Amino acid sequence: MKEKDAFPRELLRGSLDLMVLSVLAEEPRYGYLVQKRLREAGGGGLQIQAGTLYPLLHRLEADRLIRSRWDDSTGRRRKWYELTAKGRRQLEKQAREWRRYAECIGRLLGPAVGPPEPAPS
Amino acid sequence: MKEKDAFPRELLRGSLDLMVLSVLAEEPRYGYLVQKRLREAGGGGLQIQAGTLYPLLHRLEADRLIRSRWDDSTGRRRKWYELTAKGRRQLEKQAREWRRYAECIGRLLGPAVGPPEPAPS
DNA sequence: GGCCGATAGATAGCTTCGCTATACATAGGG
DNA sequence: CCCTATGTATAGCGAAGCTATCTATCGGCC
Repeated sequence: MKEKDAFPRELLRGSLDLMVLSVLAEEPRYGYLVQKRLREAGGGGLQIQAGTLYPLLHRLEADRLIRSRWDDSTGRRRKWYELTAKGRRQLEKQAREWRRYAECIGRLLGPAVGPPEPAPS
Repeated sequence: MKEKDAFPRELLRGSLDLMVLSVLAEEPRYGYLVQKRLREAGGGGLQIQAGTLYPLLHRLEADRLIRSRWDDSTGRRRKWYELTAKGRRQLEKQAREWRRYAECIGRLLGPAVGPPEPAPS
C-alpha cells in the first residue's frame, strides 16, 4: 500500500540525485544502506523504491559523481559507493541551487498560504 | 539562450503546479500574466515556457482546481483563470507537503554542506 | 526440511510532465 | 513592411521515478 505520508513522486524529481549525493557524502554506503538512510531521514515520506535507486546509482556512476567497489567477502554481494571529487563539487552546486529554489517557492507561498494569519490590525 | 541562473528543469517537477496555484491565489490572472509573475518571483530562475504553462493550466482546469473565462472585450483574447474552492484546498495541502519536503531535504543537506561555514574557533 | 521475510542487486516498460518547435493572431514602433 | 511583444495552443521529445519482475543469500520459525 502507498504510505499515506509519502511525498508525491514528482516532487522527488530533480532533488533525489541531490539527496543520494548528500547521503553518500556522510559516508560510503551500498545501495540498500542508502535506501534505508533515506527512509529514515524522510520521516516516513521517502519510500525510495529499489527500481528507482539502482538505476539512479548507475547513472551517477556513469557521470563519475560516485565510484563503486564490490564487496564479496560475505555471503551477500554488496556494491559500495563513495563520492568522487567531482561528485562533491556537484553536491555543493546542486545544494546551492536547491536552497535558492526553496527560498523562491517559500516567498511565493509565504504570503499566499503563509504564517497562519496575521491578526487583521 | 538558456539563462545561466535558470533552475534545472527537473527541479520544477511537482512544484510548478503549486507555484501556479499560489500565483492564482494572489489574484485571478490570464496565462501570460501568470508567466510574468513567475518570471518576476523567480529572481531570474523561473523561465516558464508557454509550452509548459498552457498545458499545465488546462490540466489544472480539467481537475477543477481552477476555472476559466474568456475575455474578448479587447483586441487580444485573454483567458482569465481563478482558483476554485477545491483549488484552494489543494494549494494548502500541497503547500504543507512542500514545506515538509523542504525541511526533510534541509535536514539532509544541513550537516553535509551546511551553513556557510562556522568560523573555526 | 521447508517456508518466509529481510537483505542485496538488477532490468523492462509505463507514465508524467517540462521542454523545444511550431503555429496562429493582434498591437505598436521603427 | 518588418520586428517585437503580447496572447493562446498543440505535437513530439526526453528524463526519471514508478511498478513488476527476476535472481540470490541468510536467519528464524515450526
